[in-house]
Amino acid sequence: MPSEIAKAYEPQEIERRWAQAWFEEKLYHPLAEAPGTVFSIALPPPNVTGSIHIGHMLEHTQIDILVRWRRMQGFKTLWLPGIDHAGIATQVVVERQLAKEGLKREQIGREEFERRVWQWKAESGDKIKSQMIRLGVSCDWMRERFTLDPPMYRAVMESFLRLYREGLIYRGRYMTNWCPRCQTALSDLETVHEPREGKLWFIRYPIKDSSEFITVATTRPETMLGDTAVAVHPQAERYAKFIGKKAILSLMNREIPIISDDAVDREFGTGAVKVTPAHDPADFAMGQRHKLPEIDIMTPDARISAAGGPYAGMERFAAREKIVEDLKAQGLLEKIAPHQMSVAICDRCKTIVEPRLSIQWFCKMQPLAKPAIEAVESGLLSITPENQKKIFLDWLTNIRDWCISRQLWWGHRIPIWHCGNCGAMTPARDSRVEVVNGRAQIASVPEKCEKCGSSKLTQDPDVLDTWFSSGLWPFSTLGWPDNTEDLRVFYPTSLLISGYDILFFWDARMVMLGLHLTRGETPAQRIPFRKLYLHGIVRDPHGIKMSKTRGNVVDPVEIIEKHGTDALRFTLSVMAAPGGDIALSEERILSYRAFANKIWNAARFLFFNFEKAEAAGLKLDELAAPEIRAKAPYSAADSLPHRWIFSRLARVLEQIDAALEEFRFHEAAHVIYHFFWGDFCDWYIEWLKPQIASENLDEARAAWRNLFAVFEYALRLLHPFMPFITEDLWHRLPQRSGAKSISLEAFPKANPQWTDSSAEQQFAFLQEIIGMARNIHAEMKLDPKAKVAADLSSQDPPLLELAERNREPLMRLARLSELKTTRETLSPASGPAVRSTAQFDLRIRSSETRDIPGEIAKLKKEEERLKKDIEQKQSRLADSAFRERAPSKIIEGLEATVSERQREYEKIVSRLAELS
RNA sequence: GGGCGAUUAGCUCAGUUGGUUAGAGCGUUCCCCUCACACGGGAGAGGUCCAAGGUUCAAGUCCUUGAUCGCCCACCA
Repeated sequence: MPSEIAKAYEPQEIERRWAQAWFEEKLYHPLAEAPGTVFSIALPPPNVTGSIHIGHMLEHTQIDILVRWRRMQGFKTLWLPGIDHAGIATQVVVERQLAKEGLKREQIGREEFERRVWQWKAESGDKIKSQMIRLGVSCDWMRERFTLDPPMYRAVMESFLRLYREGLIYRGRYMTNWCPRCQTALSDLETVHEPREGKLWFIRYPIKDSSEFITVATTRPETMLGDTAVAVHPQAERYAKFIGKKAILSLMNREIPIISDDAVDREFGTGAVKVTPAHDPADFAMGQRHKLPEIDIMTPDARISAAGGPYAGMERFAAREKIVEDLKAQGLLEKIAPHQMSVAICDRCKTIVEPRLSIQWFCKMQPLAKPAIEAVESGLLSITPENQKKIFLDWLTNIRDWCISRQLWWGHRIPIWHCGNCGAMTPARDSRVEVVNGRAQIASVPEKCEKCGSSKLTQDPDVLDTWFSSGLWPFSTLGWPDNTEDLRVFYPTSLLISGYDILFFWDARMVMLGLHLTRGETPAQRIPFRKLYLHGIVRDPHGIKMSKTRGNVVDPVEIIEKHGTDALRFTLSVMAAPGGDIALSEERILSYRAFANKIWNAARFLFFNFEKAEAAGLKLDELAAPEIRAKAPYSAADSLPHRWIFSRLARVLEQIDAALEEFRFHEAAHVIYHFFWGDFCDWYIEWLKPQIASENLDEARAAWRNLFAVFEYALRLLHPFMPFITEDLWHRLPQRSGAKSISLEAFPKANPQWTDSSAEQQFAFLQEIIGMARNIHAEMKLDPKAKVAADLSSQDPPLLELAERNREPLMRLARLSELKTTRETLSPASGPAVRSTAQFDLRIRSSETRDIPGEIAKLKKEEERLKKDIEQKQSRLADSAFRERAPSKIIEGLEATVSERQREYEKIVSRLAELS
């Protein structure tokens, strides 16, 4: 028993030690063949880019709470961790490093580049892992995965090949978002729109063989170089005469047709539009309809290509300026208007994205989305918060094909070979993967072209979108496509917790791919997770989004070093209301650090005094025995406080289970906080102080047994939220000796017999008396050290008896030197030293001088309030409609309240009369 | 252009299915270094629940409209 326990809780050393121990002891490695109901969850793999941030901390905390809770409840619990290779994000990071050396990836070649990324991955991955360990996450490190590891690589190959064979993956020349800096195609999701102050240039296109011209408006004049038509609306009268004629693209000395198309908006700009099929999605579609040529005037790095004639080689925005200048010189620039527009930028590097025509790989989404929609609509997959369900369904309903190819070097390479002879495509024979130089690659390389038999085959250079492999995560991590035992046991996973910001990127794709690819017979067996909980975002103290540019980012590791993981975890939990973001402030963290300290000191108090009690001859060896534990609460001479605390505990347990069941972390955390601090520390311990030191060993034993029992229950309750401090203290308990971890103990379950509403009522009454006495003390500014005599009067004999039975704690906690209980009305019934409820009056006998006007003012205010309240309620009760329609329970309750209020009111009136 | 959410104490936020005196943390006021804890104890103050209508016996909670703020989606050049 450690009496040398520190006065203040210092989390750093303790947390570090336990984090390491949990990791090394491999405590959280469930065996597939073990008995028990499964609770499994896949960690949203952090990107190998960078380090753990506060958002991860929130996510990991919430997952860990549920995982520890379920594990303690007896579930066979798996939390599978891992890291994502984060294709484009990681490549950007390594390219930046290269840039510092003055190098470009093309200069060092694909192989060397990949080597560098792997090197970087090793360092960064280790850092992330060690940070996660420090957070105390109870995941199964023995099952850790990385998306580029051989089994994962194989799963990706298998998925691709299957979807390809099924015709769901196709290749073609389409307009896609292109990042000129990353030099790769992007999916729609990877481009974000940013409002910008732009310009609208009004440009005249002379009509051939005429002095007239047609004016179009454009936000991107440089694309003129690729114009192949001018379009007007079929019903636009003012332009009708031009349809079928030629316009002259003076910059390029080209004649282009004037066409009509429904897609033209008559209201916008001039009602006429230039058509650039190679550089605008809408124009591309129009070009297809009218069989217009597609002139690509831009290079992959967004310079004007040879097709741009005199402007070739110029950077896109420089070309824009030059073109505007030239048009102006030619008198073709009609005007420039300011224009609010939204610019598409690359999510990763913030470069302005160009719509670009290129050959890419796509995945057909509608056939995959349909089962996903059904799963959500049928409730097979539940989504919390509820309102995200509609967003999810809307997106799936309007889904478009997904561009899955990336012109990157970091990722899963597309297992397709192109024939140098006939151009046909040949897929890998199967998904087998081999390891070369420590890196996975496809093993079954085709030897000859499927179509012409030529052996001049080259592998497609593209890699897959990162999210393609992430989309397989819940099953690829469990060994899919093999029918492994892990897969059979732990799939489908029970739950996914992710941020709503990746709902489409990731969550939706897992649902679609899981339903389509895994082998279960029913959707219920194929769905990758049965529940989806979307957490909020951690913001700064004023609710503003954290960002590096604003400089309001907080580093969880720093906070942890300063205040402890438990404090931060608890803060994040207690603030995490479903659907809401979190405004995180240091003050708030401090208050829960104080909570940790409170727990620590409660333990300190117990340990210290227990040592003393033992010295006085108390023996409590039997505390460790489970059958003793099951008997709590242990009776004593007057068992009211014990009955009360166990009744409270039962209620709290019920509330916590209900709250966690529905992801109401804040509610669960609140309940625990107030139980521990309010009920346990402020009342229960205080109440029992004399008994634990009692010379009557029977009395002391009962007190100690209950005290330790409740404390141990509290630690187990708290453990999912504050794993470190609870683990540490638990090992110091006299009940425990050799057990490995509190996290492997059972989560407390309420015994139905604990619920005792009469104990709760009685205790509440005593608390009320004590509160009143303290109030009088404070109001009258009595010497805090002085005890005073008091009278308690009531017409209710059981109340007086209750007070008599609890005379000792009542007097001690209310700081009374004497307590007289009486059925007689107190006289005088007024004065600052009297407080009343409908049931009783409490008077402190004091010789202090009285502030009569002050008292009157206070009483008047109270009188006013009660009067208004009573009137309001009476008129309610007088309303026949109310009496007819309201449930009788409400009416009776209201009547009881009114009569109670009236009694209080009468007392106040008579006291006022007495005073004046 | 669609859609979603928010507006409750000085600040940041809770408030389950409408029901009797609307809560928390921090901050704030007063008293106390009482032998677990000043990261503490005790006692207070502080709110016409954004506005206007409506439904209901009953509205912070449901409906409508408006205001302000925020977010997501969308190929109006």
